[in-house]
Amino acid sequence: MSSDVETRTRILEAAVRLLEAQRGRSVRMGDIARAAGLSRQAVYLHFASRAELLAATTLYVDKRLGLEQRLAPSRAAGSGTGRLDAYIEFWGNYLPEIYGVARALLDAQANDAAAAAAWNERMQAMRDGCRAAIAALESDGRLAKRWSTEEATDFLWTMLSVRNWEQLTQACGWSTGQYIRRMQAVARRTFQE
Amino acid sequence: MSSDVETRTRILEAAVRLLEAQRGRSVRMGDIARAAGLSRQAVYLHFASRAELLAATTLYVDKRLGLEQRLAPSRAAGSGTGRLDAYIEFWGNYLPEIYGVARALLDAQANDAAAAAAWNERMQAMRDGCRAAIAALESDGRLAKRWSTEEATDFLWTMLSVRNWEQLTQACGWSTGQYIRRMQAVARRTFQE
DNA sequence: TCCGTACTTGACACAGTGTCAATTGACACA
DNA sequence: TGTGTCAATTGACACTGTGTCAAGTACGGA
Repeated sequence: MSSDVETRTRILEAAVRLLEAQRGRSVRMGDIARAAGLSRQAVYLHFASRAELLAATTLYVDKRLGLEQRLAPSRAAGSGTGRLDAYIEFWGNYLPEIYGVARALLDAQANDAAAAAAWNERMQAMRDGCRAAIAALESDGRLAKRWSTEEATDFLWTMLSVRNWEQLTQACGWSTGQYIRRMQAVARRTFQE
Repeated sequence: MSSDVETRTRILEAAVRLLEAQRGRSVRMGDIARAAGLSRQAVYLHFASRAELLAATTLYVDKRLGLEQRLAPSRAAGSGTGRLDAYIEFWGNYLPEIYGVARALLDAQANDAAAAAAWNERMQAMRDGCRAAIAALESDGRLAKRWSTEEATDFLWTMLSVRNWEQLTQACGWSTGQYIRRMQAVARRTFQE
């Protein structure tokens, strides 16, 4: 019975390994099965579909990397500005570690409605983090008047999207540090007054 | 012999019509063929692959919508700030008109390397527009010192991506006018000194 | 009348996902 | 010793959509 859980974990480990190695591209169900030392059909005994496996993999990665602890500094920040900075720093450091898995789920969206739904759910959670940072700035009275909370959240959320991170770090060659510092600078200049 | 060209155009028209109607989603080669009053195989007589058809469709749309004329105001702007504003205004008004086609090419990227290449080419052209606006700002001596031309181009280009436009207008509900005004405001505040 | 061109029809290969049925091997319980 | 159950295996198959191939048709021009 616990072998049930162990096998599931084995599949998730294999999925993470392959997805990170291939940056999320062209990893098939059969590849993951083979890497986990199972038949392809056995994977379907644990996950109903590729979308479900990918979604479970993102959750597994979040747990393994300690998402909650990593969010602590941002949540604990004393000021709105500090919270915004800490959130961007967290995000800029976190993204490279989940990129392969995120990329796979992102690619699956085009064909697979379930994958799109799973991705949206994750991004809504990330949006909540953005909103919290903006709300902290506002309660300090430092959110620039031109922005409402929702609109500022919209913009910050969009600016911090995985696609944008990908474009800046992969296509434009920004380092993690450059990404973080520049995003922090733009966010401060954009939202803060 | 000119029927050759006419048929090609007929296919492109059908592709545009379907892609705009369905916002780029689930439009197959057979659908386009049927809409053009042809067999699926006839389409392959004019376009070697789906990626090639989609790429040709984007060029066709650019021509039909008068891309060059639309870019004129930005190119003619007297100041760097004016050029930046005009470019963002052009882009914000242009995107809704090409969204369906762009979306299809975007989705095709996941599976199709040729589609990815075609998309990248289009985006590099758009990047040149961003660079020109930044360069104009710089030659006015008004590009904020923290930014180099390339890095400012990177960021403006990313900020104006189709995905970002999609997220802000579709997911967040921003109107075209809101998109343009806010992007202009952020761009000015971010790059200008 | 013959030729070339544009197009049609229908069949097929190929990937990858997801489904189904029959079977095996291990372990537990009685 | 037999029975039930559970995880997993093997192999076959349906489905979708792209792209290929071959044979045939319809039409217009020299």
